[in-house]
Amino acid sequence: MDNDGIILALGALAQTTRLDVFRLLVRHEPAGIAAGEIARQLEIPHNTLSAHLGILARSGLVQSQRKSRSIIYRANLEGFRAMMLFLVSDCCGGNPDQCATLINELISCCPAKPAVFQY
Amino acid sequence: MDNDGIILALGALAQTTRLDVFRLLVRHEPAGIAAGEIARQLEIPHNTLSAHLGILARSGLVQSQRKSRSIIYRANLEGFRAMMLFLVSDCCGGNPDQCATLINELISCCPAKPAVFQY
DNA sequence: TCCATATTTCATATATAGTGGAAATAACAG
DNA sequence: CTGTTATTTCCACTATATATGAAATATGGA
Repeated sequence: MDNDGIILALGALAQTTRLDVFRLLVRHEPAGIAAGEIARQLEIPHNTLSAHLGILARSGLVQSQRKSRSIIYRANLEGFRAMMLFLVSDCCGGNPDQCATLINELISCCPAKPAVFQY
Repeated sequence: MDNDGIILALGALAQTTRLDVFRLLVRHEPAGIAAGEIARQLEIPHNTLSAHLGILARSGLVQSQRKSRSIIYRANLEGFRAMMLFLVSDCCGGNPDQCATLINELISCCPAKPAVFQY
């Protein structure tokens, strides 16, 4: 992910409605949800939601696919991970110790164990 | 970190100048840099930078302390980690496997090893 | 084809963000 | 107190973001 990409991704999530939409999409992985169903659940007008979904899609954090009359939106978790990696590498670049602290905290908070625990 | 906090933090970093400032501050941990020195290095007018530093400070991602005539700015890495934890917990909430994938990628990218490797 | 459903695009209004000149504030030295 | 340096605040301007009614587009069924 390049510099413009990270700005787009951060900006996409830096808005309450869009952050809510993204969280909803993450919870509905991998099935996804139709745009209209998102609008219903979050009580947002269709056209307003459409604009927000466009911003999320352009940022690479969500993907869409038409299915009959509906358009199914899904979180792009690979894009999300790319954003996180970019942010952490910024942090690590100057502060390797801080990076270790962060990863330890993430391991503590995460319900699933990373591969390193499986040895 | 609450919901408003994460929006503030994401919004603070979702702007090229501020992201540059934050990266510069991370690289200068733990000494910090004076506001004027940041302006000089990034070639930003003082008043413009001041506005951006205010936004970063209000978001909790940077801290400042006056030292004689200068004001020294420092990255608040604890705030940064809080933001990252919030984002990852959103991801993990719906997808424990994705969380494990992300942490493994972070471990690979990070120059320093987390505590789990020290056993 | 005609209609209903699902979503987006267009047009427009309002709000918030970004920028930088000029003035104000803070610290300190003479 | 005066002058110098460092930073912020004030103000005005421009640009971008957000929101939504109305119209347009796309799909599929009768």
